Amino acid sequence: MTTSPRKPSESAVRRLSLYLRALEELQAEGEVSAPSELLALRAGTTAAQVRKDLSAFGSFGRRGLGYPIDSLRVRLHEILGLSRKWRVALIGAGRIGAALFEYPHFRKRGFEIVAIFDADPEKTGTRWRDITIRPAAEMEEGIQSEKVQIVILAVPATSAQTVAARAVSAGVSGILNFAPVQLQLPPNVEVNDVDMAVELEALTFSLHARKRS
Amino acid sequence: MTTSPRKPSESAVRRLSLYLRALEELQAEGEVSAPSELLALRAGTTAAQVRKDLSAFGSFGRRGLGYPIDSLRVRLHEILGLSRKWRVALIGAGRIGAALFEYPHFRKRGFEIVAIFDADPEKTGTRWRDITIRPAAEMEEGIQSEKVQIVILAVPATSAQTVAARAVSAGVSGILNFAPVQLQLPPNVEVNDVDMAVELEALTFSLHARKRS
DNA sequence: ACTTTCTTGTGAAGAATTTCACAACCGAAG
DNA sequence: CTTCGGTTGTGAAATTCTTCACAAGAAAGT
Repeated sequence: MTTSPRKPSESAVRRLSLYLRALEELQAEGEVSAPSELLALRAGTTAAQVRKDLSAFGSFGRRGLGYPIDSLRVRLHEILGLSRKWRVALIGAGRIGAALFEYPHFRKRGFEIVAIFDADPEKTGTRWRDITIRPAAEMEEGIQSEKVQIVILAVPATSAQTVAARAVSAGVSGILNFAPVQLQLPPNVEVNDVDMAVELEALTFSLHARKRS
Repeated sequence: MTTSPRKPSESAVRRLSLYLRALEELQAEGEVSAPSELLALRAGTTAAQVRKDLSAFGSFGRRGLGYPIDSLRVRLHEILGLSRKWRVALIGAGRIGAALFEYPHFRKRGFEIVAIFDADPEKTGTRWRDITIRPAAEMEEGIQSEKVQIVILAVPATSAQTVAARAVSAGVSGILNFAPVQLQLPPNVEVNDVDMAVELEALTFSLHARKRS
């Protein structure tokens, strides 16, 4: 009721995530409240932007004092959908998969990896922590029985489209895609692409362009 | 001379990278030319956007025919700064570092990892392919002697700022940062952040928000 | 109570980006 | 040599995003 109905932009949402991280840091440092300027510094943006972003969800700050860290943290947690548990499956137990499986921030945020699948028979049957890697053929069944909502797709580009479509048909509604392909999926599936080649090339573009100016 | 001087936006550059990938795919499939609509499909954007993006760098397409794949591919390669070799150092030989070291797309694009550093004495001295992992203390010296231009930063969040500052002082001009911290560095250093937590949270935000609409 | 200092929330201005829409152009076919 | 289906390049319009700037609120000191 107090929450405004306007849908924030993709980039605004990413900034919210950065604010949340900044608040966690500040809280760990013993701070109790923080002005927009400090949040901006920690999140790599401007104070005005912070205020605009946050005001889209309500009035959290107190004039003269800044934002109360703990309650804003809780609120952002809620807004980002982190107050519920998410059941995640990892598809692809290669190096990227391994790195993501161990990534400490995922666990900290309540993402629970409940299943791992891989097409390689050499890998299936082995265990990572307490999860056994299952063959790709069991994917649909596993996704359903484990009630998986989100899939981390860390398979080669060549199989990504097929595997993603299968995961969706099994009921997955969100995909974090590390394969360098544009997935063609029904619009009711949320896909977020992470493409390291693109990131590196954005860097080389800037470095390369410098010489001309 | 024919190239326009207007600096494209960050997101436009990322799209260029996606177009390049699409062109490589299409060429591998035996295509010779492609209309903007097809590139749009493969890059996850719209035809008008493709044309606007490309026209910012010159007139590559031919009306009625589409874009000639090979020559546009070469041109984008050049524009993105990929026609020269980049000397890259990997800092942090953990799981993320290992995944990135093996990431096939980096090699394919001419990124040469010429040095690896890690603070853990257990790891230093071991070899990945033909590169010996060197101790963090040798970082400055190694960056200079190997003429490293770009650093892939895959260290824990707690040490990222210090390590990044040291790399910069040794002469690095671009950083691909995987640590979940906002690096505070001089503005002449290009930094590109890759934050998997942010990506996942952007996903949960969307999934969570659905129920309300 | 009053003044000072600090900082939010926000309308309005400004900037940037995306979409629209269509003239100009291309090759082919008749 | 004219017409036709297809497609680019691009101003202009529309939309979205960011920055500005300032009234309003909050505490603390006098």
